[in-house]
Amino acid sequence: MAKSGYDEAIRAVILAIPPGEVRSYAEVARRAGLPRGARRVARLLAAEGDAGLPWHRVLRADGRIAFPAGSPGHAEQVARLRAEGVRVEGGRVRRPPSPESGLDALLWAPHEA
DNA sequence: GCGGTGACTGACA
DNA sequence: CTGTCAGCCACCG
Repeated sequence: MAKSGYDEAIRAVILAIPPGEVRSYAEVARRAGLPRGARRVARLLAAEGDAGLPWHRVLRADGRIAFPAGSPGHAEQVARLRAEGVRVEGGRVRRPPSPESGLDALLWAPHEA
C-alpha cells in the first residue's frame, strides 16, 4: 500500500521546522500543497505518533496548543517547546508584541519562502 | 452510501 | 478579548 505523496510532503514540511520555531497546521498543510488540509496534518500526526516527527512544533492557527488543557499531550508539548526556548503561556505560544523583540519575533518565521 | 467525529480554520457577534 | 457557527477533509461504524 503506497502512501500518498501528500503524507510524505507533510512529513517533510514538519521535519523542516527549525528547533525553537512553531508552525500552524494550516501553514504546514499549505506548504505541503494542501491549502485545506489542516485536519489532514492533524490526522497524520495522530497516526504517526512519536515517529521522529517534531509534532510539538505544530500548533493551531491562533498559536494555541491543539490538545485540551490538562491533557497529557498538552503538557508534553508545552514541556518540549519550553525546552527549545519557546515561550509558552496559558497553553498558548506568546506572540511577539512588537519588532523590538528582535529575536523573539524571529521565532515565528512568518513567511519565508 | 450515510452520518458522526476530530491534534482545524476563518468569519462574525 | 472570548464564544459560536459553518466549511472542509479524511476516517470509522
